[in-house]
Amino acid sequence: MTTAPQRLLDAVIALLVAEGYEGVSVRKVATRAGVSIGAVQHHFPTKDAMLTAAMAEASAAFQHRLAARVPADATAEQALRAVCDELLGLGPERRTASVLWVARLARASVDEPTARTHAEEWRDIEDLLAGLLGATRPGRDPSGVRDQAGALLALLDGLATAALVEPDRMPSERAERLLALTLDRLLTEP
Amino acid sequence: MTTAPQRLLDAVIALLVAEGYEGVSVRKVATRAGVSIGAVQHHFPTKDAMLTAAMAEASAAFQHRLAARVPADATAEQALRAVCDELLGLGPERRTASVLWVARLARASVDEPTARTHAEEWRDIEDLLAGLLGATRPGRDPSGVRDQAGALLALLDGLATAALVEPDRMPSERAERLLALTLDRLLTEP
Amino acid sequence: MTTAPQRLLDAVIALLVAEGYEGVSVRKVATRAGVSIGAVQHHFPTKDAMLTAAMAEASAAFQHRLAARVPADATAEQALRAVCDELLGLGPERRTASVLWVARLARASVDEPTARTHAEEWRDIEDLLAGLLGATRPGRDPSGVRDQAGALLALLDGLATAALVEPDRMPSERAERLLALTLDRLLTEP
Amino acid sequence: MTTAPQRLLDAVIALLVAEGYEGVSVRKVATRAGVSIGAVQHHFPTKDAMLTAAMAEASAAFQHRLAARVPADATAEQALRAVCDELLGLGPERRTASVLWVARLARASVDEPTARTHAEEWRDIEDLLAGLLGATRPGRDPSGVRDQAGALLALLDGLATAALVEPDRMPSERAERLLALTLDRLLTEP
DNA sequence: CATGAATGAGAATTCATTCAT
DNA sequence: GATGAATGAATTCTCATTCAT
Repeated sequence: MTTAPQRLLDAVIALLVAEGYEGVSVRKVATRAGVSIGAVQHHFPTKDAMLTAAMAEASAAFQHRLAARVPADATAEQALRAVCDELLGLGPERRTASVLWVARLARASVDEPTARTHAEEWRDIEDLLAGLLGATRPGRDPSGVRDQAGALLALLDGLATAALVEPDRMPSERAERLLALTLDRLLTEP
Repeated sequence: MTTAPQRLLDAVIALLVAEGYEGVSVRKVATRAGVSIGAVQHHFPTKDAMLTAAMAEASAAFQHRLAARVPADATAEQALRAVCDELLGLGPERRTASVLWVARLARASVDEPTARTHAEEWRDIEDLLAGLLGATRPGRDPSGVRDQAGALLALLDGLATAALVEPDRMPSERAERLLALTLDRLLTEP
Repeated sequence: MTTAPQRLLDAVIALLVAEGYEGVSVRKVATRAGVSIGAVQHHFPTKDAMLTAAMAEASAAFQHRLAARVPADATAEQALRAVCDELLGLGPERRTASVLWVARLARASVDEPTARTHAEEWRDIEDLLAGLLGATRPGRDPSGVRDQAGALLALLDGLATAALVEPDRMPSERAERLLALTLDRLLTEP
Repeated sequence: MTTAPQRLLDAVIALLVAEGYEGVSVRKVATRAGVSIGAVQHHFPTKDAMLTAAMAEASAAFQHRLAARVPADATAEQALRAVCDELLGLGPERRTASVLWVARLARASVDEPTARTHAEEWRDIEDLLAGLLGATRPGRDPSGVRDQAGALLALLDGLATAALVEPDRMPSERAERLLALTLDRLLTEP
């Protein structure tokens, strides 16, 4: 049996993905979750708390999926390619994460607390990429690796947004190919 | 002398940048522009018309700035570097464009018409980049150039968002350096 | 034709007198005045502004009635007796003023701004009483007159509240008699 | 050890004094007392019962303090002066009683049951004052004593409210002096 | 005895829009 | 062209109360 707050968070995320940040209202969440308005606010006293909890939940799920892509028995290259694939956010089941990410981005550009949360997470992700990149070619210049990680993450973010909102210009296959070209270069250059 | 609608559009854009999409209301626009609430709706019968006009305004200004970066007497490389610099959106005066762009991105991910407008613009920009890239090294494989343009635009978008909402991880200097590294490679590779 | 805001203020005061401070809601005011909720808030953007305006209006009316009791051709004693009579607040038509006064008193004990407004008004009233008392017996010790005014106002306040909420213990006639006894003493003592 | 309901009543009274009648809610009481919202309603099934109990508590404490001011071995004058001092409600520890009294007064002016409770108590107090006044000068005209008691109580009420909400116009010392002037007159007049 | 989930009504406020002037 | 009054729906939030555990 799914616990009540979980049902609410699912409803919030579904609304967020369907209608964006401004499409979320306590009323709609209650309706979609099949509970009273009061019930929603019993679990999340303010709308902000509700949104924050939903974002945190989605974020945790994302981190979890990311971690699952770096199994102990994988080579650094395998892990790097898997992580990048996850970050591309392609496919309908990962569309949710992409939409939420873009929504948070927009909010972060206007709301400091959101920006902080977002920044923490992305710093971790750049660290992850840098670690994996360094592991593929041990002994490389650490600052060069850091630069590569920063540029790679920027590329991934750009490809992900393009694939999300411009499927014509950036269909999945193209996004994957452009990513692969970059990864191949990074993994083979002198 | 600014015409009345222009003062209104400025107010809309200022609000959009300061508080995001959901922070814009007819009321606030009227207050900020120093006119009556009825006056706003005289010029823009609906809120949507107002937002659309403001977005179109900002978009036209952006296109204009971009075009100004490709003067007739510039070399392809000069023009390419200038256009990329503009697209990075660094500096306080270009922050407005970046915030608006991210806001439109978020909206585009849940609103088809917005997605179309956005897609059109970005297709043009990729075309512009591809044209400039091709002009720097004539005779190169057109599909390779197209790939380079797609990846370059993705990198620029990723660097721009990072610089906008993560100034700690991605300060202006780092964004510029990562961009320069990529451009140098593109302009010198065999 | 009564102007719209006036009708609203009348409704607020009627509600205040009928149900006390906590009985006033924007909804009830709108219903009683026969307008929409939005109309109320068009004239008074916040509930507080509405209550403040209503109190100010009642207060102005009270001051006006008080001033009318001190005509130019009256002797000091006549004016003093008339003012005291007004302050007693007896009679159904003055009950409104008494109820509002007590309501404001309660609020003043818990809300600083209200306390300030109240204090200003009561200081003026003590000044008025002191002036009239001094005029009845010129040449008296000013500080003695000031004491008499302070005690007289306290007595009036006490008699007014008792007459308002304890009609059995303090019927109008008794309140008037106790006041008269005090006034006679003040006006005849050595 | 304070019993649970006592902790609740203390919380109610504290809230009543801090924010007035409309500032009291079951929620806030529960929070302030550090118990669950259900626990409050376990002891007091309705909000009204809770407020009534709190008022009764405060009233009983007040009566008790008053009684303690009339010890068996005191002269009538000593007792009278002590009772009047208590009724003035000066000092921070008696401020609570004053605020509650004014709050009840306001409610009594629009709520019959409250008015009855209040009237009973004040009748008792006037009786007490009349008894003590009569005892100071035995053989005096009982109706004159009754008038003096009524006027004295009105004066005390007026001074108490003024001292409570107008500390500038009616500082403690002035209230005490005005009271003393009246008592001296009552105790020495022919 | 006590908790906490859930409800439904009501609170103030903001909103976009219509309309008469 | 422009104003401001008015509306009605929607917003978030707080409230007292009921009920199952």
